[in-house]
Amino acid sequence: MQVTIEDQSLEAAAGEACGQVLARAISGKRYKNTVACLVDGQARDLASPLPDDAHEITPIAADTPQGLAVIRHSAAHIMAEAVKKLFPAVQVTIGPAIENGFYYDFAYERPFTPEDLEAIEAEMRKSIAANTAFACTYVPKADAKALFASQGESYKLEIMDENIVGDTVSLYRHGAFTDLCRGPHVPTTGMVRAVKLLSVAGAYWRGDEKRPMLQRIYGTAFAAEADLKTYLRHLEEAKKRDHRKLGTQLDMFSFSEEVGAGMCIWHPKGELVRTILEDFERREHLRRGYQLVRGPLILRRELWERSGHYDNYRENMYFTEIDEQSYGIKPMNCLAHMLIYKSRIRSYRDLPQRYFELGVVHRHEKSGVLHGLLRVRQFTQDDAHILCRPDQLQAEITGVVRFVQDVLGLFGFDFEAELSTRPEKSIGSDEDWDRATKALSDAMESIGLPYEINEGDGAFYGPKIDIKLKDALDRRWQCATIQCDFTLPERFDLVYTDTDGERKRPVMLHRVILGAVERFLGVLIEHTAGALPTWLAPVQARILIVTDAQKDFAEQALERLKAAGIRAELDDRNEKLGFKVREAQVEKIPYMLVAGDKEKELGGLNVRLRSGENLGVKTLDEVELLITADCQEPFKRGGMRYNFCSQ
RNA sequence: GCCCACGUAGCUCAGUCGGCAGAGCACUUCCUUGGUAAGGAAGAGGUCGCCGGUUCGAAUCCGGCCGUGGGCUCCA
Repeated sequence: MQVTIEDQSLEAAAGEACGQVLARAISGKRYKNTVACLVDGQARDLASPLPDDAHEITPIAADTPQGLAVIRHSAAHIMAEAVKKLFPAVQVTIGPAIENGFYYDFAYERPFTPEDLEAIEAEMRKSIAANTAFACTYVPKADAKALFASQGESYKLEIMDENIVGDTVSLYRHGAFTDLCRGPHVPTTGMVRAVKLLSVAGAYWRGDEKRPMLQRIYGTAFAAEADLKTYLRHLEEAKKRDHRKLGTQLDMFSFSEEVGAGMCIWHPKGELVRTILEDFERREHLRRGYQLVRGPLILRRELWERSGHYDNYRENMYFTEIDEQSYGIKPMNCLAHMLIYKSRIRSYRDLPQRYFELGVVHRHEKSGVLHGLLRVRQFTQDDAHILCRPDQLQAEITGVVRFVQDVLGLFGFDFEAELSTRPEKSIGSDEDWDRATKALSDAMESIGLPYEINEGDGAFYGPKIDIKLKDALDRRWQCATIQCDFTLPERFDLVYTDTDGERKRPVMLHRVILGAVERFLGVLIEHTAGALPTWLAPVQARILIVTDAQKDFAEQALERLKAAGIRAELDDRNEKLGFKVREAQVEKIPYMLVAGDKEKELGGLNVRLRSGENLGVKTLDEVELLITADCQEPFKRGGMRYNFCSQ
């Protein structure tokens, strides 16, 4: 038979090992770096027999994402082997490759300690040094069950009963360890050239908190030791960018046990940054045809019952009582906005109504999920509710998507967009869902925004688009979201009078752009490593005098910059210039303006950027122009503008 | 909420076997007026997260609580 390997056609026999065939087509060097292969798109072991209907074989190299996944999955098996050897009483469960490594979940009578991890890692190295082969066998499911039953591996039995259809299963054995596994694996354990165990954590069996808690060991593996080193260094770098560390260092915010978990205290610098950002948002929303509104922090319980929040979201809400009336602290801003709409009769001519509120909400998040600014219990949403006619929906969504793209572009963020479609349990007609879902996808396509589809992951009340930003450790955090809602207009009986005099139901969108101001700033701090863009920097410029002799001159220069709306300071302390530069640098101040005798004589300032670059002496006019232009520079898209004034 | 680890000066962190609470930075004062990432000296600063227990004696051992961190289906 003939098979194709990277555009060359060659003779091969059915049943021959795939690897053997591959080895004839590619160089020995490349073959040594091959961990598995694709046969007509299906991943297989190099040792697997070539099927008689095969057409094409593609090698999977160790240093490709697919190859790394194979290496890591194999590393998980090697780890399980080591754990079983050291702790024979453990039961193995599942152990997949994940984005940056792998894990394996074990059921054991006690948690593993850091010392255990060292011992396990040492055992793994022995297994890797032994370079034993991974052997795959297909056996009847009944035989496999008998095997795992004899080993007391009840979780494996459960997997076979509940997850595997078909009568044959594949087993992978290396050394003394056999695991139920789909494969593929590297040919021999020695192919896992760099491995490191990272942490141990509890994890529920199948992620279900009602099921037993297992011990999960996380690790990572690479095709080469150098790649592992690079990755570990990257983790260290990311830790330095952690917004919790930088928030303290830059004196922006803090958390206090006395205040309570998940509630942030904003210090002057951080609050100034928030204010600038929020000021930008208000102006930008007004410019885009939104109206600013505001609702109370607590609203009567009956209203939450009517909206459905009391039934669906009560667990996450706080309640209080006033004059024997029960009140709920708002976890969302929509209710007051509904009432604003209802406060008068609306005509088709009034639509769309776009209500914007920087709304403070409280949500009772589980204590274990709180995480710096990225997950808190009190936060401010840049929230808006749009009520429009069905024929306006498409244009409204497009406007929001463009808004999101403009604002995220302003910060240069990497993000992922996901479209979530109708779940099984949902309300609304098929027609509503189809129209809204299409409006969402059309909007993204018309703007050229790539997105993934999460089938059936929408809210029960409508489809949605979620935008996720990445933090320093490559974790994703939801920021912007656009959600269609078929329930609230219904529950609050919102109507408008159409051209024909009939009362009709408006369509509703919930949407946020930044999401939560707190979370957004957390991600932004990590994204910029604390060096906020000049327009957001709490202190934009600091004048540093060399000696007291320039003090008067520097004070005049400071007044001049402040009058131009620049947030400037003067460092006239009795310290050496190097010391002042270092402090300004640590505080990530964009412009360090040095005033010495030379500058005083010329009537200018020596400009040093936080990048370390020195622009030389500039006149005060030039300095002012430089900084104001720098503030404006990112605002290119969509006619946006920076015009915060601190004077 | 659950599993594990952690909580010592404003910050970063030492503190051995249960025996008087430590360092660097920051802060205050003094000296120093120095040209692009830390000049020198002295001083002040503590309910060792909170509550209880064991002990002659607890930062240290035990229990509870509070808080912080990592994690809790990326499915053989």
